[in-house]
Amino acid sequence: MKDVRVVFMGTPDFAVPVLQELIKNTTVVLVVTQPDKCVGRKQIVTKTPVKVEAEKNAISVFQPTKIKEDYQKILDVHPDIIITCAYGQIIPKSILDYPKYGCINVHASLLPKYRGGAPIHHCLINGDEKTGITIMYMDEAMDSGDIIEQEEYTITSVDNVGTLHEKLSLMGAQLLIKTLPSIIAGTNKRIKQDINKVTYAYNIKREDEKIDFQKTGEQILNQIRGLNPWPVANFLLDTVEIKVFEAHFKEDHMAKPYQLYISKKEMGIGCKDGILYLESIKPFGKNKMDIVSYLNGCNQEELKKKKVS
RNA sequence: CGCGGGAUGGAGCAGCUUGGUAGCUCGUCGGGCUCAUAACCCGAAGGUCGUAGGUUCAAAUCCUUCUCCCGCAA
Repeated sequence: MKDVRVVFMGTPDFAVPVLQELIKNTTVVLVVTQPDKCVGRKQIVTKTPVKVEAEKNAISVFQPTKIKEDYQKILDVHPDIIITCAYGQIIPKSILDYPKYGCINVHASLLPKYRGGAPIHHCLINGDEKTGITIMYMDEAMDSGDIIEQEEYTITSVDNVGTLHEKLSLMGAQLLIKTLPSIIAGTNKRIKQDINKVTYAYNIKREDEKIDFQKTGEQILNQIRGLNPWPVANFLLDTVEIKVFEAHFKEDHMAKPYQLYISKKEMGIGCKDGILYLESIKPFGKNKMDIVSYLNGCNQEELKKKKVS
């Protein structure tokens, strides 16, 4: 496949393994990624992970602000195929129509479930048993093109956003390389998405991070898992935001939602069907710590007076 | 100069307003109690209070500099 001219479009860490595999197996002539942004407290201009990887391999990088209007440079390198993975902008039809082998996307869900930007978070929040990778043709709407190949992944009890992100990222890269020869040969499958089964995984919003202790323990644990290690579920203790990385649950039908249960070594909060015991938290302005450390630094009597919201 | 929080024995914190012997909850080590213990009791080690200056008889504490960590907003 070394004679195939590839344009790769992607932005975050998730897309990096895909780019690496393409570099190994094909000829990547151009990498398209989002513009460098000012990031962090000091507003330092930061390159996207994909750009860093491209520069490491001396591949030219193109960073249009609006690809809808600024795409001639992509056509100029005459790509045979365009591969995208978490690029972050809708790609115009003029590009989609250009390459002879088409435009292929790597998506981190089993489409048509979870079209959109945060499929990994949503499958965990919803407590799904499995997710996976879809290799697909692109069309003009988001994640709506025909499916070429899928691979399932069974979610384990230790998975969170971090582990799943890593595993699916590698799986996506492998599956793409495995599928690519059939796409070039024109022998690949092409399955339309079942419109009745389409669901969407919108990007996580600030309000999605807030824990609702009226929910069941299972729902809350899924939420914590589905937001760990980023952007992390949280609640307010009086006026201080506490982020929750890990917790466990004990069923208890006498428990009252939002009630604090404090002991020397445990801190629990009531929810619909039991008590959620915090294990690993990060209070505002502090570092991440285990719950015993947190309790060591607290005055127990004062802590018991505080309100959860 | 986007807004804000923080740096004190190995961990988490208090003390700073109103300068004057380094404190709390744990952990560690030693001893005791106990059939036994992660429980309880007794004892010990461990900190130039982030850096560099300044004020003062005296600075964790007041003033200034710098560094690093963290959350928000982008």
